[in-house]
Amino acid sequence: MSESSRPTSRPTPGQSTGGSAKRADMVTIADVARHAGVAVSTVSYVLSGKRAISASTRERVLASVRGLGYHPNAGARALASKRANVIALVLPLRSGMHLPVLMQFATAVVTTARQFDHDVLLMTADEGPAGLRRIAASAMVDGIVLMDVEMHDPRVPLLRDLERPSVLIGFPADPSGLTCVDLDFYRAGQVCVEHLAGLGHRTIALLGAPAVVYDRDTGFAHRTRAGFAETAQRHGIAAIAQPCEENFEAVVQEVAGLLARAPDLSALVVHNEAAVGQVLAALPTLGRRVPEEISVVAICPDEVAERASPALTSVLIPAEEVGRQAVSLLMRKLEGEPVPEGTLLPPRLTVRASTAAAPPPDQVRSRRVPTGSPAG
Amino acid sequence: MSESSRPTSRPTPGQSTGGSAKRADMVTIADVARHAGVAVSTVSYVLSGKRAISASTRERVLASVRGLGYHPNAGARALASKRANVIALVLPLRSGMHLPVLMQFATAVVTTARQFDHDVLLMTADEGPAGLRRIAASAMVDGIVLMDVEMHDPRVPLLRDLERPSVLIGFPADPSGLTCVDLDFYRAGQVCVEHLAGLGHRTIALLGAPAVVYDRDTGFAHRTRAGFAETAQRHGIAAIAQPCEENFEAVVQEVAGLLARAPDLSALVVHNEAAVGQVLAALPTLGRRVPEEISVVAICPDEVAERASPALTSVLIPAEEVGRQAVSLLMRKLEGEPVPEGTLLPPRLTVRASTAAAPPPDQVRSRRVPTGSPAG
DNA sequence: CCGCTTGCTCGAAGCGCTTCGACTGTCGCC
DNA sequence: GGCGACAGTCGAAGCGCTTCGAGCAAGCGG
Repeated sequence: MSESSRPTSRPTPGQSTGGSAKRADMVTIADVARHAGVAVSTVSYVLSGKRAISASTRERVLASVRGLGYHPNAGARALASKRANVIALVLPLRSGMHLPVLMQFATAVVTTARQFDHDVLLMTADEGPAGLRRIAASAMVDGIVLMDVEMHDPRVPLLRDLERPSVLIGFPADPSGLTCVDLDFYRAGQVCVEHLAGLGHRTIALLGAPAVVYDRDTGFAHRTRAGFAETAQRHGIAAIAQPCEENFEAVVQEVAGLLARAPDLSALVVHNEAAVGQVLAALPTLGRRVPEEISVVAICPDEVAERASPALTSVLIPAEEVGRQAVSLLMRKLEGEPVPEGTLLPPRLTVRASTAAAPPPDQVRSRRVPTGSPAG
Repeated sequence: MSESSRPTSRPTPGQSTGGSAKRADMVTIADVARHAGVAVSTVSYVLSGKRAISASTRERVLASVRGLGYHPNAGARALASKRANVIALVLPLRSGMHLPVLMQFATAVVTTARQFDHDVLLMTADEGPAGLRRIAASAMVDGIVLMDVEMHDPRVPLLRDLERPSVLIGFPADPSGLTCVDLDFYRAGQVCVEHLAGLGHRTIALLGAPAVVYDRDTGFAHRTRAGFAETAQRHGIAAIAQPCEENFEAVVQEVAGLLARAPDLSALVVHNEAAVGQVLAALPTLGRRVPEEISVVAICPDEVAERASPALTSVLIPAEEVGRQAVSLLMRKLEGEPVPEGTLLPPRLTVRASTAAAPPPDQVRSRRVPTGSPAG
């Protein structure tokens, strides 16, 4: 019984228990109208701006709104206007996407949505198609932003003929009839290779996501790999692509394996945010200094790249920009405006300390290769 | 004009543009009632279970519900029942909290809320008290879960007399009249020290959050430090507490500084998830093998501890459990049930590979202290 | 001076749901 | 046989808002 201001836990009959709303301070539009001496509809029009209201009336109404601390009841508004002013954000539960990127993205979505006077309902992917159907059918949200779409995502067909507009982050195999946004991962792979090619590297490798990510047909992983491989080929550069798990032992093993397969290897493209720090830790262990003996380019958020040592040359994952775009597109769809089906954000490569000109071939050849066991 | 199934972008007047809802398939309770041959209220009672309905009627209604794919309109329901079946989750935007923990937590909140048939509205802390007031007053949510509460959080007084129940993650300076949940960080610090004491360590240090986190009076940081310091004192152990920034250079510098100040140092408690990997990378550089020469205990999620090399002895941050608890408590408050004001989750320490018996003192003393330059 | 537009405001009809009170049988019991 | 109790169902009154049509005064051209 130590509560002071409000009885959080007094189940006394006949008086409202602390848990529920106090009816008292629920100001309604009728209260505002009465206070301002106008009709309810006038208040509504002042607030929505959908009809002309004289300046004097508007001021009076707005003063009452402020004075009474009026906030329109969301349910009533949704019911009457058929617009909830809420969008759904569907995030993947499972890993594979790096968490920080996800948070950055979610944050951008919320912030942008608020700028459009919308709120965000958070869903996890594990409710699956049924969850989407539920929130759509219940008119709880006006539109849906969906993250981490797979190539053959079971939710995609549903979205196509759902009664609410949606925007996908990532491209499914068949994006027709949908609105999709993403970083242009193909060009991201390309840009990395071109940067390295310009530095004279002739043998490079891509250290990618865990194998499972490729296996479940995740578009961005495949597209990066394609951009990497095709660009390397066009430049006549030897290129290996290698999935990689996200623990230190695996990283060391994969990197050592790459060095064994390609002794000339002078550059690494790392598209795995969780592994990137471990790659930097592993390389010195394997006798390669960064960037003198081996260059590293990462595809990751700037934050990760800057925090690493040495700071990483990187193509940033513009989570924030993607989030903003996604919401903006959704808002336009809500207004019934036409929007492009696909929006690919151009990658931007930032040069930092982890890339340098390729070492001269002879130096590479003659380098000792220290391992756990002596290499003779 | 490549769209096939639906005209997403045809602003033709007189027909609904693709963005908005197709009125057609919005099944209402009246449709269900008609289809089942009962009154609207009967359908409502079947669905809510608030009045007895004969088995035969119930079956008929439920069949119609399924057949028509009925989902109650959330706005209408909220309006009539004064319950939105939505809770707000307020997450901090800014750093200081480690992102993965945050995501884990958010995920747990959503999942648990769904089990209680509630959805989750995602807010960021940057809307501040005004945002809370808005969602509360608009009846958009029934209750609020607030993360990352600071000792003197400006939102706390507001929450106290808001008309909606709330649960805080973390304890403000004065938690009276509120409901708070958190890991018991004091005991977490304590448990770490006791583990090390049991292994015979006599000189230990706490590597904590960045200084700014302490400065803004973040409860968990202070409480961990207190638990650490007081327990060490009780055991007669020399203990240093040191804030730490989250980049490699700073980590190396802080650790080197600690070793210089306390050459006998044989164990480190790291309460900084972003730095923990860097600490492990830095120690060998500074000539200390883990755990032979120096033990490391971390306070971090199991995932981080397991992925590290060597695997870290750690007290896990039970983000999931905290999220579940928070939602459960909120639901009980929504039912008007009494709930405890404070819930402290006991820490659990998992022993892994990063802690070992303290090295004998003489060995410690005689150890060479290598630096960046080759050590012979 | 009439009738028209124009600008501003009001009243009322819902939106789809919950919930209260009332109604209809059935049953058990004096 | 009449009465209350009770289970099961229905109708209607809102919940707080938006929006439509209408009203009314003022302004204006013919």
